[in-house]
Amino acid sequence: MTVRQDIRSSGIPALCLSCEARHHGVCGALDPDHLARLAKTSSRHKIDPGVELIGDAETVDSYSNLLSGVVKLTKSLSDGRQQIVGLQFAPDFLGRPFRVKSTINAEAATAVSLCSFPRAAIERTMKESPEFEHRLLKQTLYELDEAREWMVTLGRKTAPEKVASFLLMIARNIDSSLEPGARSACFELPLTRADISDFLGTTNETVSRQLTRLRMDGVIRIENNRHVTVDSMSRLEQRCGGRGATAP
Amino acid sequence: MTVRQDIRSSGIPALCLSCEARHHGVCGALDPDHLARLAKTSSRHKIDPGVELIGDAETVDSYSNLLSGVVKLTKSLSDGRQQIVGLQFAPDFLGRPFRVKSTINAEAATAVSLCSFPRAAIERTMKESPEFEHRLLKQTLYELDEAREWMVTLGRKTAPEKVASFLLMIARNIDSSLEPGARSACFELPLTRADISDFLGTTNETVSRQLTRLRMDGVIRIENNRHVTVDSMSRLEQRCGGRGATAP
DNA sequence: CGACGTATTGATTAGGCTCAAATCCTGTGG
DNA sequence: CCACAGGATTTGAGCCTAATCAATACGTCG
Repeated sequence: MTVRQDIRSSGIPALCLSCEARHHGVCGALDPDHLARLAKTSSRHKIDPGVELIGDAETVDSYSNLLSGVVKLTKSLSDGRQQIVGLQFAPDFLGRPFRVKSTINAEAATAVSLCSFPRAAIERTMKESPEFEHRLLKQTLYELDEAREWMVTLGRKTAPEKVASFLLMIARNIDSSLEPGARSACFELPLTRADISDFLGTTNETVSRQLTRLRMDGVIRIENNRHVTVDSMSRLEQRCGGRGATAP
Repeated sequence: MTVRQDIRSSGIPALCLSCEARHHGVCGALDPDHLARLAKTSSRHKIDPGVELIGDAETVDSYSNLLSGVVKLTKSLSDGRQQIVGLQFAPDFLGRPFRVKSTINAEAATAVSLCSFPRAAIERTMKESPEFEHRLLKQTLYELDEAREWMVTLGRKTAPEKVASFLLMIARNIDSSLEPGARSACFELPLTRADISDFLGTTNETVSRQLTRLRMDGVIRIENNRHVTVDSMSRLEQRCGGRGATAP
């Protein structure tokens, strides 16, 4: 004799059972029926670093859940200047609803795995499940908060502050064992120095110089170019140019 | 004997009948019932330039439709450095759903009129009307696009390009008679030079210098500090550091 | 008319960019 | 296992843009 709980979970597609997107991503909004129908249309992919996922001005015909890895969203000017306008981590939802053509580039920054759906399937799910759209709204609002936070960094912070802010942001997103009050962190940088400079609106040379400065000052350690250890998070935070309320 | 159309429109609150928010704003998503209930809780306000609407870290207890004027959204660092992270024009919806405390300041840049609702009324409407939430999602996605566009300006454009981009953005938002292909435009700047510099991540001196440069070069005319005429939109666009797809 | 806030213009300085060279990692093939 | 090639990173030197500091002009409002 089956308990109700068993009936429910037995309706969940096998692929989705252990998928993080079902717990913290948009799929968590779906009931077993919708989930099953969506899962039928899904396909999983592994993507190498540097591969372009969506090109600027290309038509968007699929959406994806990011299951692992880091995706960078970029915009560029006609003379080649480039700006990273967002980073996405698992289990973010990738793709811009309600727009036929993309206005940004999406590229795998690290090795990436995706769970992709055809455009039509996602649009149908959005229509039928208000809860799904609700989750999308939440993620979008969160991305807007992040973008605005980053505008402060781009517009008003100095080079040392920019690099410190970047490290802090990465630490909080990558080092999953990191609790709010953690005193130290340790992670692999998902971006090259050049990428970081495109994120911060500077040059790779400046990024490099600021990293060595942080190293010399004993705030961080770096091994093999990519592996970063932050011994004292609070000292790193001090170098971010403190967020503050209005005039004290 | 009344036609169905009459019944429907007679159900629309008098205040809302001529309100632009009902046509292009979020209220357009509501049926007469919801609109009527929401309208009962609404109140209209006139706000003077410079008045703070929402303070950073204050609790949010109301949402509003912006009926006229311009609102600037700002973030600041503890030492006073400030960045404008967004501008809102009528008929935008003001307020950050799903978050008790605001993370930004909202301030009237010009004289502003609002139609405000208590927090609870908006949240109830969101729950009951998926279409309403759908509109919010669309506005949020649009704001995210704008924020990312601006990140390119902040991170990668030169001072002359920044000022030109700003003027172009304002022209497109303020000069309502402006069609996509219009050759000239004319408008009142909603921001002071200092505000503009907070938007562009520069200084008021630099903004001033770039404006006089554009004036000298015959791209714009300025009267009384605030009134701007753009004679040739295309020449202004040329100075924005062209948006481009990926490498041609 | 006078006063205050806003804007313009000028002179100087400094932070970060550019160009250039040396060094370090990674992966490959002998 | 080691040498080598290629790219990424670090480090250095000089320059340029835009910030800073300072003074003057403009515009608005009482």
